[in-house]
Amino acid sequence: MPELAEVEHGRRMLDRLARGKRVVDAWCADDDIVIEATPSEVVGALHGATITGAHRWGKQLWIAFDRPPCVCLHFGMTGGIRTPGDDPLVLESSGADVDRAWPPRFCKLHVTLDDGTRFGFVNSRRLGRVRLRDDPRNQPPISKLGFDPFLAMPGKKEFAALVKRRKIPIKALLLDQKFAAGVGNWIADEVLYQARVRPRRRADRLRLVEIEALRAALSSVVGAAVAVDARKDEFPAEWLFHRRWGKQKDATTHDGHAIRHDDIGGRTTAWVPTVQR
DNA sequence: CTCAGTGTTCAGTG
DNA sequence: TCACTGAACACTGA
Repeated sequence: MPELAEVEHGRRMLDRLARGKRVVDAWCADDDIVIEATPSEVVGALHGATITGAHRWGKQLWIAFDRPPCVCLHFGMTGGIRTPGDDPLVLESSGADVDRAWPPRFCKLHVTLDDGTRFGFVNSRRLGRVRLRDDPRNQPPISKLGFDPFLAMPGKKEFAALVKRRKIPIKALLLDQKFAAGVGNWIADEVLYQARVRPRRRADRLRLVEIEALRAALSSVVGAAVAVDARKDEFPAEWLFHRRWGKQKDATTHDGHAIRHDDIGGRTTAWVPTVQR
């Protein structure tokens, strides 16, 4: 469930449990989810290194040590950081039984720290990635990303300029990681709904008030989701988020407006024609 | 059995 | 360069 807020939650967990500690044991799956490096190189980067912090830009998360390289993680469509006995928030299993086995299913990376703390990176559908980078911020893929709406929201003028120069549907622009890093399908739909903007509107044809509404909604949606550590049941009850799934014919918003599902920019878009103009 | 999916990337077309 | 499409990746849950 990895969009910006879920990845930020993973970052905070990692930073809290690992900063200042030394890696005494590391294991990496022999799996091509690890690209541009071998599992033994990943283990080598981890073993014996002291973690100085966990960082994030968009959906990219990386662990920095007292020596290079950093271990960079991307969750793909599924996955996240797990600890033994945790409540798997950022997790694939949605069955009745919470899976507390350790190491967890689909564990791709497992680390033990010098105080006995353990954590794992899980990724069931294997669309995630593990990479090694000496300077993650200034190397691809992170260097190619746009602004992070939680860490570095542009000012009104700059935001408007970024929107005005693109001719694609605003929904597609919100999903473009070179525009706003960390926005995924549900954040994009929620922002458009709250800003009352129709998802197919061309970015360059939006009025200034609409662009400013989008900027405000992007900021507040991301901020609110991060503030509750991406726990969906704590998102405000009036959010479209709670009602967008399943493509139920006759699905409605909290106040009774019909929700429609269209394919825009190759992704399913949930939107509300009577609200979004 | 089929298919959509909270993501990314690349090839190909215009 | 830009815009857009489709495919590929891999696997779960509905």
